[in-house]
Amino acid sequence: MKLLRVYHCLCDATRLRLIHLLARRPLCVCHFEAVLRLPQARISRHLAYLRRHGMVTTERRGAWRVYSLASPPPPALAANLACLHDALAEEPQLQRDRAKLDHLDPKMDCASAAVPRRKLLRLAHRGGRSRRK
Amino acid sequence: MKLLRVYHCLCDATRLRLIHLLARRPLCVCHFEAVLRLPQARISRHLAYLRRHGMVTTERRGAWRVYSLASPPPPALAANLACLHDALAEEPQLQRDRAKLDHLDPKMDCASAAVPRRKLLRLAHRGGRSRRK
DNA sequence: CCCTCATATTTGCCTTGGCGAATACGAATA
DNA sequence: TATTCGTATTCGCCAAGGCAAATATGAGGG
Repeated sequence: MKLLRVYHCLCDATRLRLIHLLARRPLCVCHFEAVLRLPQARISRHLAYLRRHGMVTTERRGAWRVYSLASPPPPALAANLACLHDALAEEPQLQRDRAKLDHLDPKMDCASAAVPRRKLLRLAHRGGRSRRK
Repeated sequence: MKLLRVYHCLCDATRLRLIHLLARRPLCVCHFEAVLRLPQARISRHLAYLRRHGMVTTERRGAWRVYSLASPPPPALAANLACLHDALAEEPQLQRDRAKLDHLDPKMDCASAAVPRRKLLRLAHRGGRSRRK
């Protein structure tokens, strides 16, 4: 049952947050790091999981790797995302993620033609508040 | 995140089938056995899991134990069931389960006031075809 | 070429949860 | 009360998958 794959992908907090963000626009790992404030290895691992299970695709853009929801998205995933719009919208954690994403420095748009330079990327990390103790 | 619990409950084939059937009406273990043709221990174990996670409730009725979707159902579950109606309807496995449930001997309705007797219950097992090799 | 940056993967460890087989238990019957 | 039926739980085993820490890789800049 393909549904099961989708549920497996959705049933981890990190992956749910990743997918939720990807539903807005394609992103690269540094975006996720900036928004989720999680260790890079963890983000990569879960993105790999999602890729293995056909939920997302990836594309090189210079040194960066841009992730997008698979197209066409697995129907079961599309259904979930569309239908769960309300439920997702209500999760405080996801709300915060969304807000943070929207306030990322606009220069830091690795989906655009202009591949950002290292120094621009730093903006993202200075943009948030300093590391939590 | 409460969503995660729901996804954990949905991401196993047996549990998905159980929930899918419960969405139609309350049922007891012997119903599930008749419809799903799975070992009783497995069914009980997964129902216990669903109970632990607040998706279903149970009530004694004589020797039987009738399971229902929790009321009120966890909002995230309700949203999933409502929204996934189409996706669920398309799963062949679930379609078959549904058909089988609808063709169970009507005397075998342990949600009704008349608690069925053992001999009536046997009907259910004769109703299906014989065990697969 | 060497270095650095962004990202991926490997390693070792631990928890969750899947399974069947066997067993326990409570209610109803005999 | 002894048995049977419906159901629940326990046991031992095993695979998936979570994590952090360390390391590998591949692209660009100097």
